[in-house]
Amino acid sequence: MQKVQMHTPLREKQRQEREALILETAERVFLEKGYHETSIDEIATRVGVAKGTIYLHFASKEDLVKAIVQRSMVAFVRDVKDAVASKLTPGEKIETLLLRIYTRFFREEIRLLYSLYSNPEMKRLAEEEHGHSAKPFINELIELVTEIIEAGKAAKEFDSSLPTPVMVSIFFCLISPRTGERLFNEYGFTPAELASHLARIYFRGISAH
Amino acid sequence: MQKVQMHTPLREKQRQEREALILETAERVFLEKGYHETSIDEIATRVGVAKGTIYLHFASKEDLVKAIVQRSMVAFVRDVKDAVASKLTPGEKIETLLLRIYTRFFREEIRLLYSLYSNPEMKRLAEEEHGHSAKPFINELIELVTEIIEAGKAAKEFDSSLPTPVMVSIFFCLISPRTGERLFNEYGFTPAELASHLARIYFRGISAH
Amino acid sequence: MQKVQMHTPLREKQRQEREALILETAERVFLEKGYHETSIDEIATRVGVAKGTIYLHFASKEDLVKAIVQRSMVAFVRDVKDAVASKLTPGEKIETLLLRIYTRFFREEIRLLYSLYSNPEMKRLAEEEHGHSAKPFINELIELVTEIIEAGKAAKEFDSSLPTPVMVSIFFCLISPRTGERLFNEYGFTPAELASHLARIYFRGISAH
Amino acid sequence: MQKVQMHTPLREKQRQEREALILETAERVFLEKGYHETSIDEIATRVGVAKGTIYLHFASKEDLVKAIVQRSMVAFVRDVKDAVASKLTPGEKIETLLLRIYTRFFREEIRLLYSLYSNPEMKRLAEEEHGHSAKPFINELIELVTEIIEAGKAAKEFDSSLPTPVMVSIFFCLISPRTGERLFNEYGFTPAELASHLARIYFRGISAH
DNA sequence: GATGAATGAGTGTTCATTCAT
DNA sequence: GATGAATGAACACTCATTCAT
Repeated sequence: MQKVQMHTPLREKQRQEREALILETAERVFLEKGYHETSIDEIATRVGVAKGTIYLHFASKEDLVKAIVQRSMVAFVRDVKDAVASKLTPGEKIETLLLRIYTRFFREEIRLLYSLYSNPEMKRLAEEEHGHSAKPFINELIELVTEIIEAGKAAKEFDSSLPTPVMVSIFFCLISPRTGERLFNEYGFTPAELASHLARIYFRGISAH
Repeated sequence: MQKVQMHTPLREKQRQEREALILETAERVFLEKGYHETSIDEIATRVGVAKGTIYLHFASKEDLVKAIVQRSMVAFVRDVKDAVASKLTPGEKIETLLLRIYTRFFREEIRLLYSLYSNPEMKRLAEEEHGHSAKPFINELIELVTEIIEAGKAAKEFDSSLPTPVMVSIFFCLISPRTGERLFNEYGFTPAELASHLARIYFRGISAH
Repeated sequence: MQKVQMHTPLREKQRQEREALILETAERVFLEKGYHETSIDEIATRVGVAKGTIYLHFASKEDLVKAIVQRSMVAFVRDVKDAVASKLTPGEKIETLLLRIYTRFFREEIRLLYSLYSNPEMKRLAEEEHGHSAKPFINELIELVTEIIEAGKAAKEFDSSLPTPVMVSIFFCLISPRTGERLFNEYGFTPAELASHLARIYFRGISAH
Repeated sequence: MQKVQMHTPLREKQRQEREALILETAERVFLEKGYHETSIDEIATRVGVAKGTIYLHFASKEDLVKAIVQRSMVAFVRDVKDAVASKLTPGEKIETLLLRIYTRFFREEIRLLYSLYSNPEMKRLAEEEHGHSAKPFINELIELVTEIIEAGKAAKEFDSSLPTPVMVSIFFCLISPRTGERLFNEYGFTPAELASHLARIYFRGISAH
């Protein structure tokens, strides 16, 4: 009994470590080369396992990319939900979110999300229900940010004459990896600096005064 | 011989018309399905020619997509150059550009540009020299917008305390198709309305007072 | 116009010849090695074309085997229908059928039919509708032979005390390739001799007196 | 050491029971799905052991199927030998055999034998030496039945003008599972009824009367 | 002995590209 | 020039077999 109990968790731990390694590696390769240019063989080689091993963890190439994307989506939505649930003012919520996203950005999760979203084939992943939520990821995200904006308008913090959807869209464009990438790599901005500049430009534009 | 000489300009005209038709069709299909999901066969069928005919005009599938992208890039850069060369104030230049881009947006050129730009394989197309210009498309674009921003700062129209690269980046994020698409399709904004809202938010944020 | 009209039928003829060659070759290889042991590559190599060419004619490996089987089934049913429609006595119909089948047997069509029928996966092919007929092949065949047997019973030619299904089943077992193969190869019987012996044994058993 | 000696016979018994269970299960699965459609994994799961355990008993998938087939072949040959050795008349021997086979038929052993025999790859199993016998299974079987037929001819019970090989072949076709399956399943014949009908048709045809 | 995770050869299928007609 | 049949490299996926635990 002891042996069994000692063995199984060990195996299970190894299994999870390997799965995490596959996810990480695959995420990196997908990001470098794109979905179609990446072969299962390459992922396997980089992980240091045989092709078949990948299929012990994920039923198909699409399933693998789905798992990666879902993981990012869940983390993303969680961050936004946390911000919404916090006791900050709407403006502070936006700023906090920008900071958190620009920090997370370095973990490359959002980059893949955006990268794949541009691929029409992958786009529907974001438009299907995800995880435990019944709503498509993208809708859930929009609703959460809309909530913040509306609260800001109600609190006279944001300009009520501006259409909420436009304000929401601009928020999403601010966090697009494309926006940040150049600024990080070429100009050496830190996430904090960047989040601060973006928030400032965003707010001055939407503030009521 | 005479016949040949008479035919040649006609033939040449037909050739160019066909090439234009291929470019248009391919652009549409690439946009609908993405680069990899699009087969040469489908483009040929939609154009109404045989697969081989495509190869009489473009050496490879990649060459075809390059030609499309270059065409869009040249048109894009031309628009921006026109704006820069105009006698408008920096703020008016930005607003004019936004309007022109959001109008053009319906012609879907920019969408493909962005869509492909997300594909790592395609990204380098935007980072290579393009057309007759020695500069990579993306750099040329950035320089032009930078020029407008700097002029605006010099004219005390824009806030000099904000870093120019950040301001430039936000301008590019404003014209991302992702920003506009939802607003057009779901909320029915017109290009003019949208350009106006975006410009307003952008300016109030970056204006000096 | 002339050129087009001359070309197309030529192409079409070549296409059909090649398709026939693929069918023939595939039939032979499937028969030699069985369905699973046969790779598309081997068929292509034996035909002398590239693997892709096979797929210009048949959408999948299963489609290829279906086409072969259907061809045989249609020919088989036709033979039986011809016999049923003829003006012979029921006994003569059975004998004619045996002869025709044992002649055709050398063309190996029936062998593949039986060989695949033993494969549970393939069996359902024989139990689905085939060609233009709404009935599964196997049912159609059984009905036709049942018709002959019943007619023979009605004409007092066959023993009415024997159950028709048993009589039908034995007819089918008489034409199983397994029955004939050894007799041909090892004992050198001709199809005519064999058909005659089988008919004789079959009749003396089922005749009324 | 003692413990080992006490355990060994027990272990050995368990080993044999498990092996028998694997054989039975594998036989059933092979029959349901065919050789190639059956994976070692499925057999292991159905037996309730791990995949590796199968390989402790059989060196390969082919070895496993060989063992099954050999077991059936040995049992089959034994039945026929018993009949030959009995004191019955040749006619009674045939009838007894038919009955015994049609009873055994329900145990599905023969069905697999026939099913696999249609697979060219498996066919050679029946044509190699089997078990302790130096003769290929199929030859041994043919010789035994030939012996009965010849004895029947010598005893003036069977028609000497018919070629013995043809008579033997028809006997084998009578016991083909294909013959019986439909009659069992769709018409509800019992093994005894069926054996009786078949024997009657067979005899009236070959008897000298 | 028993396990089942890991392996990697093998195969069906697709599709950009070529070239004979 | 235009065609579209032919090609074959490339790749996702399976599964019999092995072996560390």
